[in-house]
Amino acid sequence: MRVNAERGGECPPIRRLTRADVPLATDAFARFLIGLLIVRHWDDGSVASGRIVETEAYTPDDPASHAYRGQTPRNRTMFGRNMHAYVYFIYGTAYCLNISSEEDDVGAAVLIRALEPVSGHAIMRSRRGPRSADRDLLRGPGRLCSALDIDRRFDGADFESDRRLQLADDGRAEPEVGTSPRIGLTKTIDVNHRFYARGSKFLSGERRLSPDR
DNA sequence: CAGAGGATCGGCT
DNA sequence: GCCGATCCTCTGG
Repeated sequence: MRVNAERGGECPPIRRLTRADVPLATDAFARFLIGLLIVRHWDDGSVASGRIVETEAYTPDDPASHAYRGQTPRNRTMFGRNMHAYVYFIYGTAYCLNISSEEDDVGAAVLIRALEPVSGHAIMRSRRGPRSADRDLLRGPGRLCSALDIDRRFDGADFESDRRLQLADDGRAEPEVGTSPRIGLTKTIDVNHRFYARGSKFLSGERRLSPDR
């Protein structure tokens, strides 16, 4: 498979991850995801992808989690099996992509906060605006959903088998991972549930949250 | 049924 | 740095 064929450069093979490859536990999964690829396939055959550089864990006991007060129609995929997309709409303007974690019936997920563009730059720029910098294409949970054309249609998608979306490993060395409090919350800001690739130029949030950026 | 608030973004000062 | 946009979801009466 040639994910970045459009750039004409080196094209290392990538491998789609399955449930057997990933940790069930939310914090461990959030850390594990740093350095892996999110790959978006469109029906017309075009592809875009990005390397995960920033995540946040929403654990079962977390008052800031959508799942904290129990299951509702919106958050039901958080309570399903792990490795399913949980996508919600926020502030009337943005979608956010999560990957569910933990066992069936346990409400938890990891928010994908930022990706480093790897392939499909032209597609993403056409969605984000022709003048948008590479650095900003996938920086922030709302922007990455906008660039990758992800909305509520993806809620419940199984990362193991969905044609449109996959989680993959391209064999790249695991980056150094830093931690910090999470972004944009009014509760539970005292726990380091945010994980990021140290030194990455593609992170969201204030600089003080990623001092090694 | 009304009201409040939200895991954000972009524009402006 | 601050603020408004914009709308979905949940809660309470």
